[in-house]
Amino acid sequence: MAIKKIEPIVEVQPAEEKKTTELVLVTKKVKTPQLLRGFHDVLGEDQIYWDAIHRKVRELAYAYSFDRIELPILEPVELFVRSVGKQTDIVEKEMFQFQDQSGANVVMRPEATASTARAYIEHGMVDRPQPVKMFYDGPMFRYDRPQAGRYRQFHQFGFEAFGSDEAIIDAQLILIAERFFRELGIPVAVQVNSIGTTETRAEYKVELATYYRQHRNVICEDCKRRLTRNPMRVLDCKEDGCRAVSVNAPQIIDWLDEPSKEHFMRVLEYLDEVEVHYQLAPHLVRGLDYYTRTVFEIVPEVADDKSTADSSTADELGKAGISGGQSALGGGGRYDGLVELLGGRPTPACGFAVGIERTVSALKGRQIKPEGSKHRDVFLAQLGDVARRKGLALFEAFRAEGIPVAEAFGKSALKAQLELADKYQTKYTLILGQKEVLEGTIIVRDMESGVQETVDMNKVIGIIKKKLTE
RNA sequence: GUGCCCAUAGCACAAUGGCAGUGCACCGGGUUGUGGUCCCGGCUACGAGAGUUCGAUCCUCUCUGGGCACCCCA
Repeated sequence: MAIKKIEPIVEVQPAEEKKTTELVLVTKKVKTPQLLRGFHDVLGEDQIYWDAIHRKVRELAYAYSFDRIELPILEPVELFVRSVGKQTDIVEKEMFQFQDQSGANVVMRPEATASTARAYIEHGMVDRPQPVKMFYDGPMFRYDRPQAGRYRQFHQFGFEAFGSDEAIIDAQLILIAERFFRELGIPVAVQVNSIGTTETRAEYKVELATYYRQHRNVICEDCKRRLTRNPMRVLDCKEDGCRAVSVNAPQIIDWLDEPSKEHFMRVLEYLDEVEVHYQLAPHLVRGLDYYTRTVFEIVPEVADDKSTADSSTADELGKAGISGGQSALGGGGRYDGLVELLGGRPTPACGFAVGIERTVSALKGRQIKPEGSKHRDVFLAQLGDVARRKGLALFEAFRAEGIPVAEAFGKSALKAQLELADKYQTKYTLILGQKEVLEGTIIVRDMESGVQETVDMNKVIGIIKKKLTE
């Protein structure tokens, strides 16, 4: 932590304590600059979760042949206005937007699909074997009101495939997303829907709004507002009145054009083939303008023991589960019009993104603790200046041999070093003291049995190597 | 952006209109060089500012931050 107080220079004498009270008041407070709203640090103890996620991402990318693409955080405003959509919340009010020194209008990316499409066009990837498959991973920025699982800077990774309109691409992407969570140990449900083309969707919305207006007196206040802005949200409402009305509401499926309908059926068939369980979600509509046809969302599978309604630790558990709004762990879909929208040759594409913070939260909520990196097999303890110097070199020698060794060169008491060795759950602690240095030996302590042996310093690496492979 | 709830040490909690405690963590000690248990000691806090009051951590207001709902999304 930063220094909060500066001690007064003059020490207070006990005898004249009262007289010098004012001196104490002189004490200055330095304000520590704090985290910006909605921003957060990810500390060491959380890295095991992040590492596990990144490992899985790379593993899947390799398995399914997606190449990593590193994209800039700053992009021209136009990119998102044209792709995500001018009317969307993201563009309307959530972008970190400013002018740079040259006066250019730039934004900190709120998502990365548009950037991927931009890169696809800009680097002439049309001339590569299609589909071009890429994945990204990094921070995104949205000026939103923070909540659990919702930050202004958050992290996403995403998989995108350009250049194929085959339904099997959609299915495989859904499969990858689902596998990601399942293999991390998070039970998830896949919700899929097809929203057809922009035109058919618009027609459907009108039809839906008309339907609900006929039942205006039954639906809740919130939903009345939703009617004008986003009628598809009403389908999602939990109020009894609204639910009753929604039962007979028109279904988007019936409004799809033939090719879209056929495409959707095929996606589902492929999913059946690989036994990815999905739920049809007629109300599912993704917020970004560029989506067409297939859309899907990954949500945590709700554990159905209602008894576990403990409000005290509901923090983590609640985040992982029930609440509707922020519960989506990831989502995606097809965006056949995006590349053309950005000025490229018409190119069908499909992809998804996953929220890393939400995934971490789901892991914690499920009490899943990935393998920690804190464990070391060997600890090197040193006593005294000479031993410390020798120890430094010995540590390097071990590292050169590829044997991870923990140390505490910053400490001098042996007791404190052994305590640390214990925290590292080491199998062996090497103790190097004054005496050992003079003799050219070192003590090897078996941490479990407490048995110690003194060995030749020059042979210790070989001895430890042998012990570890036993 | 709207409404509501919250704010005590690194973390988790407690109490109080006038002494702010506990647990974990951290640092040190229990004889000079031996851990996982135990014992002792130490460190660290009332988010910021203004007001009411003889006096405020506690009451009021503003700000900042967190959380929930709406909105929307990851």
